[in-house]
Amino acid sequence: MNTLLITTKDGAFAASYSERGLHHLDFPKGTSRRATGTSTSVTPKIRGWHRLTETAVRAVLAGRPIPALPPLDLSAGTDFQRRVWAALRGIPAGETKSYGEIARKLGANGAARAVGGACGANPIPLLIPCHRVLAASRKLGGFSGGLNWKVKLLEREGATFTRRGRPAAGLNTHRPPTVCRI
DNA sequence: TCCAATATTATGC
DNA sequence: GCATAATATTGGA
Repeated sequence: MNTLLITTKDGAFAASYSERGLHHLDFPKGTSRRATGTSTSVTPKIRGWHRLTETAVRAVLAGRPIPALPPLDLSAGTDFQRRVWAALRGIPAGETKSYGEIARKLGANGAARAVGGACGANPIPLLIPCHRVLAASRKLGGFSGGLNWKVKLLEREGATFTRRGRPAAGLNTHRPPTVCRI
């Protein structure tokens, strides 16, 4: 398992790779501690995957669609969780769905709460856009990495959602997305 | 096998 | 709005 860092304005994300693909992606920790990866065995294959991951992460942070993904190693998840994650990848940038909608789409009607659990178990946030899943009537649910991330990402994508019972936020009223390419 | 815990949702107050 | 019951899945006792 190799762990490589992706340094952005929002912090350093840690991407871990198995032999089968991207295994998990971590939000920036408090201090940018050195990722203890076996730096000796970073094969060209993994470096290629990391290039794709880096581009994808920067795209999501900028509120843009993901151009390409590396292969994902989702062997850690159950069948149900993998199905949820596959459904999440079908949500385009700027759009949101509710936990209940995801459940119905999978044929598991009423499994909204289970879908929430699967989102919480998502090993690859951002690239598997669990932040685009809201509770019913577009209220914010929760988020593993902290709700601040969820709000920030949704605002950058221009998605509409109700924030803490306040009027809808997210429309590009105050901040037209400063297109930050690499 | 059972029990408790969820990033939920619908209903009643 | 807030409390409460109902629901599916998961992980541990």
